[in-house]
Amino acid sequence: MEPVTDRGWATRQRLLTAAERVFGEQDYFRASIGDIVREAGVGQGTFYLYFKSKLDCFRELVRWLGHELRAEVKQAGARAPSRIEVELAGFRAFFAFIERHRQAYRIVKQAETVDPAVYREYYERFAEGYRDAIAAAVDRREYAPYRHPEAVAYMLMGLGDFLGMRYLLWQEGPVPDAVFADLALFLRRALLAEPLDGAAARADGHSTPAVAASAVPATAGGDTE
Amino acid sequence: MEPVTDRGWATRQRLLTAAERVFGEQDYFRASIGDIVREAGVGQGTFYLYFKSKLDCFRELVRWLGHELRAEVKQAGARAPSRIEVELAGFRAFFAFIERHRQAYRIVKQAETVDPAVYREYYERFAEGYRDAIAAAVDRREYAPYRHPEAVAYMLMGLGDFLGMRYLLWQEGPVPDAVFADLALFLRRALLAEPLDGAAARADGHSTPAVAASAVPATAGGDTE
Amino acid sequence: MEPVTDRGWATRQRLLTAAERVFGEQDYFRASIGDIVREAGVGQGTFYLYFKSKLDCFRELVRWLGHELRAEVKQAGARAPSRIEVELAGFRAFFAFIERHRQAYRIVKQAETVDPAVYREYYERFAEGYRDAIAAAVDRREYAPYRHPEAVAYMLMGLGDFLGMRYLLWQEGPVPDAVFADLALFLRRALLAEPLDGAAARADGHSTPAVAASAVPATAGGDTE
Amino acid sequence: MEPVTDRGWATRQRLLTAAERVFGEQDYFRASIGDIVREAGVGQGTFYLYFKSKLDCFRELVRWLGHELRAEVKQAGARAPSRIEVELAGFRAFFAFIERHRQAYRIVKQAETVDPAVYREYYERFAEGYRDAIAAAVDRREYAPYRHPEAVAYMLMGLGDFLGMRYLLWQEGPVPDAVFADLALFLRRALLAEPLDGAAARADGHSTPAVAASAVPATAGGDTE
DNA sequence: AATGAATGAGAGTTCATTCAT
DNA sequence: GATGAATGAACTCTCATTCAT
Repeated sequence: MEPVTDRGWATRQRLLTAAERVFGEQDYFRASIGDIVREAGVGQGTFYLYFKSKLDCFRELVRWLGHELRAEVKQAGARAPSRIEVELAGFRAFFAFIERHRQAYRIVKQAETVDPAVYREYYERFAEGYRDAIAAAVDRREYAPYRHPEAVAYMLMGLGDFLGMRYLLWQEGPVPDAVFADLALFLRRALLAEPLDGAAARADGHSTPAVAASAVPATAGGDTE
Repeated sequence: MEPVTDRGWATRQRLLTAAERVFGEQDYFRASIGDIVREAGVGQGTFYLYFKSKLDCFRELVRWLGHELRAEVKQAGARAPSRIEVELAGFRAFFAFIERHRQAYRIVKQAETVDPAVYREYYERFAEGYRDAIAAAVDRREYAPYRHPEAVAYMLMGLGDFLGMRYLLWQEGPVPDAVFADLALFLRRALLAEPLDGAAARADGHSTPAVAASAVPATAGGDTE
Repeated sequence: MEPVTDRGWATRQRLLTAAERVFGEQDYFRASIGDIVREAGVGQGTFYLYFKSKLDCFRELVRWLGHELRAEVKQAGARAPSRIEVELAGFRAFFAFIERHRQAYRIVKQAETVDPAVYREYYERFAEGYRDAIAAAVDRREYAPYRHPEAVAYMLMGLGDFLGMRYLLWQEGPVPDAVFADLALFLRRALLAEPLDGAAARADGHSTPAVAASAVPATAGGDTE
Repeated sequence: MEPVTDRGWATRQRLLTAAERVFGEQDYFRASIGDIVREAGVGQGTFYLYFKSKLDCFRELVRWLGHELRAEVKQAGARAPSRIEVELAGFRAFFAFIERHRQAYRIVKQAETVDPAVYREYYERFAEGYRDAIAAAVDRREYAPYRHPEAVAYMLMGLGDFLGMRYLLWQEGPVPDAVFADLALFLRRALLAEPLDGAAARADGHSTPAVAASAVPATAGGDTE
């Protein structure tokens, strides 16, 4: 399964990339391995040199995508001055990621049908770091006193997921400003312990200035992997 | 496709019910029409008397489930004293619905892969009413000044969806109280124009009491069924 | 099978007419009984009140068409002054028949695949009368001394058949004049005992005048049924 | 669809040959692909490695048969001293071909029902060469002054077709001599510009000798194979 | 490492026919 | 006489996977 030569690794990667395109455009069940090898430009038998089965290949793909996305989200929040800013930067990174390859979203969603276990793994992976970071923000009084930070984590993921679906998948182009503004307002209100000051409350700005006020720097990290 | 006799209608219904069970337990692609007709106790050909294809049957099923769920949610919020209470009652009804037939959730989720069009239709249907109600609440100053009520609607749906997935699908039993409490707190804070009265609004209510206040049970009955 | 009431006969006829349309447009195998009953506007079960099977219905149809065509051809040649004129009139009638319902041609041709027996019956029926009439014309010295009139009959049928196919089926509109002229010239030369006089030999006229010269009146009749 | 190895080509040929046998014995619609692969001794799926569909296979077969027949007919007429002799040699070759594999005739005829387009293509292919050769013979005054050589081509094809059907398909053994003699007489009279020499041209040669004269055997060999 | 050939189980779908009403 | 429901056998076609080269 694991290639031993460089050539082998290259072929494997060609197959994964092809699979991303194929599973993104059609779907897991309608796409055939024939489609993948054709797209990758390799022979039919070659596929089984690198993947045990169609399902195995799909799983690898989902894991790889999850890995990439988590890395980008993490890196996006790295220099944010507060937890809420980490949150918002994360959403921005998430939206950007989807916009760059909308197929990724589709593929992950298919996992829910194709193999619930990887799907669950995917979100649990996200949720863990999320949950801890939120708990920390609550303890630190940056966030309101939520008792079940995991639930909050899932709420945040769900909310981002649906916005992505609605404004990136069902519609071309980036998330509209007004939408992002409402998202920011929504999150600040819901999460921050302190009531917002006037400007932010009127939802007329983007995200950055108003919140710099919330003194405590985010503990950062811990939100992914 | 449409039956003309009573006997025909009965058979059709038998098939739909069987399809719900079958598509819920296995999934669309792994389930065969043979499974459905066996479950329904009719002949193989009979299926095609009432559905143009496997996909057609699936679509009908999703529409039917959407219809039922919307009806229950609507009815749950019917006698709530304020919009925020309608919201919460709706979530309760949604959770109750899923708990009663978790298959429904699975089926709808499959639609995202099986037939994106019905899936979208399903949520757009929900979103419409939602969006208008939110816009009205904003106008009436019950809700904070969101400029893009549709975005808020999708956020709410997403957040409910993920909670359902996490606490009803991945786990037996009803949504834990603490989770619902956090949901309620989250929504009140995010949506209501006025800061919450009582401890919840203050950063010092961090230990427990604040939540007890927010977990106000939805006023009238009808929200669980 | 045979209806007993008038209403029954009407329904049967509706079915036959529908079958002609359906088998003409699609073909025997691709057309379903469902198509026929739908076209006829009767119930599915009704079909079997009048026909033992799909094949039975098809056979009836072919026989009926053969009957109609033979009648028209016979009648067309009734008043011709000589055998060769009967021949030409017959071809004209044949072409006219096909032009009026080109489906008939298609249906008969299908019989060759669907049920070789009816197909053969159809042509043998035609050939019998033909053969005898040709033999008589040979005896009477109107025609050249062919020793195997049946072979001549099949040659004539084949030649007409292919002209019909080429100029009526593959092309809209009636048989072009030049084609018919060549057909006439061809037949006169091939069949008539006497060499043609100048005019006809230059193939510049239609059919009538030149041949009136061949004195002996056709015995007529005997060419069909 | 196109094989790439030798083994592949061999398998494909096995399938085509099997298809000829199967479609010849049963017919296109009644024969199943199962019959073909069984006859060819390969797996069910193998069929689709070389043919897009049942219809595709049938089409290939018809084209192949047309190709073979045209080659034989052409070669048969290659050394004939005059156009009329080419004609007769062609008919002989045609009859010989059918006698050797009567299935071929049946298969082509089915095409009229199965796929009118290939059927038409089949005859148009034949007709083209035919038409030009006839036009040339007319120009050179070997043939009578037909103005529409294509029509003549179709008449010749039709006439041969029906003789083949009557005397080779409906009856065992080769075309009877008397039939071929009449065909030869018929064609010479119809086509040649000059009246036949000898008794045939005169109305009094009615008994037998005339035909002996017309049934001149086609000069060189190669006309039977 | 790479490949194209081969496979057979199984899928969805159609349809002539029967039957109870 | 007429009908719509019901049926199950049969069909074409797909595809993940194996294997010899």
